[in-house]
Amino acid sequence: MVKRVTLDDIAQSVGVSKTLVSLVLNGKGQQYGISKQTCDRVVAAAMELDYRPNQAARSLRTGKTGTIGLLVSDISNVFYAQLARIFEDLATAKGYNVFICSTDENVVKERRLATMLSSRQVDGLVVSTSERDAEWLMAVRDGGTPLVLIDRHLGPDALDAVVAANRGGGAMLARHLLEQGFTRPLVLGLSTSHISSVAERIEGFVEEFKRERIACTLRNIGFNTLQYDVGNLLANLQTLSVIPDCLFAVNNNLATAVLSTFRAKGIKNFKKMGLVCFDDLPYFSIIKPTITAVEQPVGEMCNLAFDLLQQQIDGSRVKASSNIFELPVKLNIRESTQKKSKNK
Amino acid sequence: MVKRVTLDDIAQSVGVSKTLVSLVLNGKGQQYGISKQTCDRVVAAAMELDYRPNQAARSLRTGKTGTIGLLVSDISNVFYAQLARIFEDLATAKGYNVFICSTDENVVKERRLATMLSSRQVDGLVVSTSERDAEWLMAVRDGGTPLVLIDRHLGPDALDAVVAANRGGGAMLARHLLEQGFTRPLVLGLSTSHISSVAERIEGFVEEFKRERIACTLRNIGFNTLQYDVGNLLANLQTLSVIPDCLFAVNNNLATAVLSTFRAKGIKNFKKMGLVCFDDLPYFSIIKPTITAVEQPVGEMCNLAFDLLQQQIDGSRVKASSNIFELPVKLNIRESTQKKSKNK
DNA sequence: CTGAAAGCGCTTACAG
DNA sequence: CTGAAAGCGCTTACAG
Repeated sequence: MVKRVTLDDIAQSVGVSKTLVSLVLNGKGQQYGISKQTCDRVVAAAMELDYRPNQAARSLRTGKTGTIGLLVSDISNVFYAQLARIFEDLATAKGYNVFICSTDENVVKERRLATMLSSRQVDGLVVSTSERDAEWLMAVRDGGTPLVLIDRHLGPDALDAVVAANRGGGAMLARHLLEQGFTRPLVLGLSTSHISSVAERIEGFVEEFKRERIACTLRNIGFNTLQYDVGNLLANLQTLSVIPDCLFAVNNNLATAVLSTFRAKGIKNFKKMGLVCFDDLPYFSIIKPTITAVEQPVGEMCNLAFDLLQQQIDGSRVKASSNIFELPVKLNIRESTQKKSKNK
Repeated sequence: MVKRVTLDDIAQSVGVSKTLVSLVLNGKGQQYGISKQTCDRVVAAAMELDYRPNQAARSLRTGKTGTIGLLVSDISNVFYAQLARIFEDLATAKGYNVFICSTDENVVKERRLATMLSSRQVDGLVVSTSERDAEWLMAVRDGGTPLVLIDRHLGPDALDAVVAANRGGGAMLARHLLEQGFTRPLVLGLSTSHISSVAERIEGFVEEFKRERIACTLRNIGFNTLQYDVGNLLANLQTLSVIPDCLFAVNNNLATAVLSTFRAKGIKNFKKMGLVCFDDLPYFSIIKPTITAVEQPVGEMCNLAFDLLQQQIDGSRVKASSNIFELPVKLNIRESTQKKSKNK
């Protein structure tokens, strides 16, 4: 193992104290009135020796690590991969590096990861939580780790949270289906139904149909048996008391499971079935028919979440009346909701 | 800001030295013959006070941080998102947390990120590099940061590298196209043509056609203007000296750009065009026609890369004759390569 | 303008 | 069985 270059090495090579070197390298040369010449020699030596400060030492001293933890349910899910990328760019631009962790919607995993990261002294945590209430995470925050929720909230008086207009988006999809003449919706929800985003998407959707005195059929799909459950459900539609004429997939994975089931069973039987999805994917505008979907404002969500975190970190965050920030979504109307025939 | 619990706090609360507390908490109680009773009291106090060791301090002392850096070109690219997820699971299981960073195939960014991470004293680096040669990265490794390449190598005598059988996969696709009667291939490559994976996929493909005395047309697509370039190219196929009857997309983004161009221009004109892709995506088996693709052994690649890194970390890595490890790929034959009609 | 010294919270010989 | 002490590499009052 090679010995790394330290402040002392530079100090010796230049013939000054390491105090001076530290000051200069941290850009405080001016402020402390260190002569331009000395500064230059120090900087030159640092370059020469390829000095890179030991972050662990610096962190120990300053209490800051320049790291952020991002907890999502699954980094390989397209939505979170996109979110992670945007967040990474924001963070890197400010000199942070980010730990990205997947929780699989599992509170135990989530807590273990949060604990690990807070033990690593991350300067902040952004989490798409699977918790049912805010208690545990509030303790983390109150223990000194700035924390903001993303994509899901835990109530208006708890933690700062940045979410999409889930209820509104659900309603948009419902209204659009109604306008197209669909009257027998089947909602594909998730077994993790306590998660605010999932719950609100469904509520918004169901309420809108209710106004027209139409009741939605709801089926919750297992998070880990998604493809299997969806396949089963779609194969047995005739057993439902109301045979649906359209489907609402509550997230992108569900829509993909639906489409791949359609594919496997021969798409013809489903020609007339409307389909909408909460989450937009690149391939939704490639496939035939193209899929009507709600697009989330991922960029804006990341921006705001990062802002809030920054504010918590530097202590400038002022309490607002509500700390849930809801950002508008966009409805992308495509072919999957064009009614082919007026079937009673 | 809340004061965090330290070893000293525990020591005082139990009435022993912090040496003892440290020993016990690190599971060396037995080894140092500390009485069971004392151990229990220490552990109880640690629980009670919710003690979490300050990693920065520990790292400073031990030189280990328990962190790994993963550099890929873009975490929002499905292939890397998947790779990152698998790698994360392996790392987390061993108590590591991983920094995931995107380089955008940009060497400058890549070097900046690698420098940041090595300054954070990561225990190791796994990188899907955009470098043209191994020099710079070898310096990093020789500077004390264990490092293994993934997905791309930099020559057989340089750095440990785990890659897919890119040349072999390219050849498989070519052979399959030939068997299906395609004779005028257009290869969609990338402007980053120095990258080993891209180069080898194309070489393997081209060589196979060459055996049949067929020359491939090759066009390199800009990494940042992908959709635009592909659109342009496909709109002007008639200007090529040989009008192609099949396309080879060298990675998944290219294939998606092709499909979305087909879609935009009305897929009918392209009905007879064969299409193959290096990289498989979930939607390839949903879309119509389904897409023939080569599937990479992501799981195995991650496993091996992690293993090699671990070996470098604990110093047990022995030099092999070559340090490029090539893992077999799988050809998934689907509808996009079924010739509809024998056109001359 | 510059340096000696303390201290961040750990781990680990060393001494008893 | 247990504790005092050194030291990892920084930053930052403090003193001159």
